[in-house]
Amino acid sequence: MVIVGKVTLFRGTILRTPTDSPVIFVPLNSMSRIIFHIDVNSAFLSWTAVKMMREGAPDIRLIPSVVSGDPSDRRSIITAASIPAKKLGIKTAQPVSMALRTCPSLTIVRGDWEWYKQCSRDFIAICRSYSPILQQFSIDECFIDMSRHCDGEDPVAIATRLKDEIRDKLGFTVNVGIGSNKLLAKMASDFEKPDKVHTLWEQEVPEKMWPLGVRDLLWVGKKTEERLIANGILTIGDLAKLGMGSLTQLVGQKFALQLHENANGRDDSPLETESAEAKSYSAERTFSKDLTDPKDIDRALFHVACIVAHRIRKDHFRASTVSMFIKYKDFTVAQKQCRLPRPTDVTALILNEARRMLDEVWDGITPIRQVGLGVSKLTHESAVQMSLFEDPKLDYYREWDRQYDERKARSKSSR
DNA sequence: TCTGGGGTCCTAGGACCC
DNA sequence: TCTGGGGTCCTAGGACCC
Repeated sequence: MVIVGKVTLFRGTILRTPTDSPVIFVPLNSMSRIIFHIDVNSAFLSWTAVKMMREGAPDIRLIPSVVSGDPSDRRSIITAASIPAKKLGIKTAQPVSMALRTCPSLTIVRGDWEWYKQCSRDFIAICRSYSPILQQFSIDECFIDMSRHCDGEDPVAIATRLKDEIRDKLGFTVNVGIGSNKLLAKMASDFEKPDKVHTLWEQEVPEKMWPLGVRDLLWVGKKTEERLIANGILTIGDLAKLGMGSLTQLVGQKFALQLHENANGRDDSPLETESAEAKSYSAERTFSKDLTDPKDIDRALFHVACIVAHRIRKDHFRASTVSMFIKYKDFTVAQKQCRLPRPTDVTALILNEARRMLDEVWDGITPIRQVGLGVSKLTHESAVQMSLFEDPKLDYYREWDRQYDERKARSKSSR
């Protein structure tokens, strides 16, 4: 992965993440690296299909189908779409209601997070058996460094064996992209799908990557694409040949350097084999219709505060910063954050700050579409600092949290 | 047609200290 | 009396990823 702001042009340096967890620096000679990027095809849809077929259902991958949140909620969006659905123009992140207009007979299935995590573990385990130098990039993607694991064999043959093994043992398909760095491997896995192996070596960049539109380059999103196109930069090749001066004017120095390197197929970032600790936690809720009643908003804020606080307690964190936001029906966001005098994991203390900030940020009239709450500046400090100004109800709050966590644990184990 | 949920990182401006 | 520059912390807002 190429992390903006961590462009690693210092070969041979051991990098440390801001949390100071070690990052393994892999290549001895980065020119000879062989990196695979393995990407599950329509992951949530494929995984759901595998589960349904075990229960005797037909294969939903072969028909127009999608995975979404609650399908009865008109605000649900599509999390994953089958290839036949994509051919009809249905896209990930599209509202379900919109997809249904395109295809009234669309099959909609509900996601199952626990099952997805199981599928992910199984898929990662097979990848790891090909190389222990593995970076999990998301629930359905990983990189492996095959530089020392090819033994003179053609990487394409090995990648083909890997993808076939996953398909035959687990029942779902993957794409494998092969390149001399993570960027190229990731770009390659995005070529024709499903169940394919592609290479993108540095010497293939002009032929295979430069003709693609700028948006196909990793880290070029909608806004950057608009800006580039407005300046006549249409393809990755255009971007590669653009001088740093002009590019800096368009996107700023740091990002310009990143884009320039990447468009030329260069990326020295190492595989990060240890998963970094979380830096923030958040939860948000979108209402099925926009709300104006303060009681409803407060109930939602309470709900997300419980979720976030529970999760940091589970991971033994305390947070020093609380943030909250509200989103209006035109999608504009008002947000507020504040620093706590001491790090905490107590739901009530987090909620109280959020409530105070809600009062500052919301006029009490404008309808609200969504509320969210987050915490950051996390520590594992467990020493409780006593303060003269400690909330006298703290013991009560902690007991409330303890019971909440216990209920959560019980409901999880009984599932 | 009407847009979820959960993350990461960057930038810019203001406050404050030395 | 009037002025500097660097460093750090904080907040708000924006862009990107899956």
